[in-house]
Amino acid sequence: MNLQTFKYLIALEKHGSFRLAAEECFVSQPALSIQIKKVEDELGVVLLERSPKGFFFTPCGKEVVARAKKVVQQVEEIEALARNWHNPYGGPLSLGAFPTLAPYFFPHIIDHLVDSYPQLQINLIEEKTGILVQRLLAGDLDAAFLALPIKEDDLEYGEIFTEEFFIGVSKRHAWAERDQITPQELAAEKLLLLEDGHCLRGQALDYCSRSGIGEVLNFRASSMETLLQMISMQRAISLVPQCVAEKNPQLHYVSLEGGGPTRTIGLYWRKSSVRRDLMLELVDDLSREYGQKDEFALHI
Amino acid sequence: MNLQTFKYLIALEKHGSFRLAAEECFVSQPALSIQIKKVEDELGVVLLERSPKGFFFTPCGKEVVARAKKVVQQVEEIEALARNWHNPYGGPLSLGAFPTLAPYFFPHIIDHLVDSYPQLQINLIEEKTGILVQRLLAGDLDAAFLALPIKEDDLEYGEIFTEEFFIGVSKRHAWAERDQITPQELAAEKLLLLEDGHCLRGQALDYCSRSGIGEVLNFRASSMETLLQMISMQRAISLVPQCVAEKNPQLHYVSLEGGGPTRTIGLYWRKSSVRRDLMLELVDDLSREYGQKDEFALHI
DNA sequence: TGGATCGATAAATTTTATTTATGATATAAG
DNA sequence: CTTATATCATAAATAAAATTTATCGATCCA
Repeated sequence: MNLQTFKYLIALEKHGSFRLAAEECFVSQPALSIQIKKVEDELGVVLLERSPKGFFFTPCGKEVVARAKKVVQQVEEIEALARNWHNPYGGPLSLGAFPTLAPYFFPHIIDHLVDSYPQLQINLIEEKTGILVQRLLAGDLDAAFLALPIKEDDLEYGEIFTEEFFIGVSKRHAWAERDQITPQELAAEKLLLLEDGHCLRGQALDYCSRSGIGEVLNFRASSMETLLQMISMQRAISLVPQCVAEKNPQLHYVSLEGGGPTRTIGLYWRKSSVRRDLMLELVDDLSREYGQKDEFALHI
Repeated sequence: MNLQTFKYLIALEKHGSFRLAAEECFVSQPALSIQIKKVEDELGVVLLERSPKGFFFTPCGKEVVARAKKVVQQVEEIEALARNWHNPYGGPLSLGAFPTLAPYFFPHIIDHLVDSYPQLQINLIEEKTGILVQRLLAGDLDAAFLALPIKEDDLEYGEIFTEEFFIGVSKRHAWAERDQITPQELAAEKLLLLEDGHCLRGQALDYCSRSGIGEVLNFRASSMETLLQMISMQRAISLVPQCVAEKNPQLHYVSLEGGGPTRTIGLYWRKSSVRRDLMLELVDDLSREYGQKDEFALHI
């Protein structure tokens, strides 16, 4: 069974002539004759009734041609599909980001993305870092915005931006009039952190342990929103990343003298990704747009 | 594009392994690898994302496989279809007969046919001889019961039976008590014949001209039923074939001394017909059942 | 009846697919 | 840490298939 033979059969029905059909298929007449005979042998059925004066299709032949047409059409659809996908700047693109970044960063980049790559169908996925890495490695995601560092040999990444953490407090808090506090002042407080699994928690804990700051032990926020609510109600203070702070002006943010902790966001993708070139370009674009440096750092 | 490659792709998706997929397809692993790569080149699309640790399908690859499955399935349906048709004693069989035979002969043979060839889907067509020959030559009919002779080089036939014509008269007719009349007696009468296009008309005319019998000139019956009605109403007498007579006992039939005219019915088919063998068998069967001779006459 | 056209056939050729053998890389067991 | 054994990719050799060229026999039309 052979798609080319199907095309021969279809052309034969169309023209009612071996010679013309062969012409349409850009082959010699014997090539077509032989292949038709071959498919008849293979199917064990006579598709054409031949006589010295001409030929016509048997009922079985007619049915086979009708079905062959459908098959050829579907194959052509596959080819068309592939042509669409051929454009690396087209087709579906699944992008992930972790929960303390996604709602604050995605809104910025989608405008940029749809402007720059209008043929992309962008799919944004918000998951905790662990899940994102998993899905990335499984080929389920094309790329993900993750906080450095991620140790996966199969992934490579480009840095997009680095942002500072501020101390978020209620506007009625004692520090509401302050621009800056010292690490020593902060060390006297206890911070509310996110629950396990959030990468931000890890980053905050790192800073805390280095600075001797404690965590509120009997409660952990399940989301950034919860955490901000708690701060707002003066039930807590916490470390808040800059992009989150920018979106929540109802709170007051105090910076740490000598610079607070930071997080660096990178775009990660599989080294083997089909989208690799697009990703490199994307890192270039986004780091220029959102990064602090003129030069962007690739880790490939 | 190649159906075999589609099968490779499908097996690859099924097993997630080149080696196992190749095994299922009964080919070597490189054969499969190469063909997959080839189809990727051809489509201009990467279907698998390969890495040293393994591979998975790209979104495009998944879509292609899904469609390839449908295509392969449809091709398998074509193969199954052909297998069904492979049986020469199965599938649709279109049989024709002319109007002065069909209603009187078809009822007899359909029982015989469905018993002997239960897998056939029999289609009976009643048309005047000219149309039947036309449709036969066009491949639109598989075979037709026609009165000899038919002069068509592309057709061959077997004789089924020969029947006599009787003179049909009303039971109130002067001849109603007679079994036999002489041609001389008949020559004094005028016969009602069928309209042009009926082969029976030609046969009757042949006999009439040879026997000096005249035709009713101002009226011709449009069908056998009309003719029988006219006889019944004592408005006419006519030549009636035996099989018609048997079905219409309300009339009286007089035979001609020395034997009346006859018609021989043959089964005709194209020399090139796919059903040729079946037709030969059918002639054998039917001529034994309905013919007068032990030997049946083939004209092939 | 001769010339043109049609499809079938045969042999030669080209193209394509496949196998065998081998290499590079990663994983698992000792 | 090393060896053994997977994995898939690659290369060259081989086998298989489709195609072309050339030709034939038959029909058709003038």
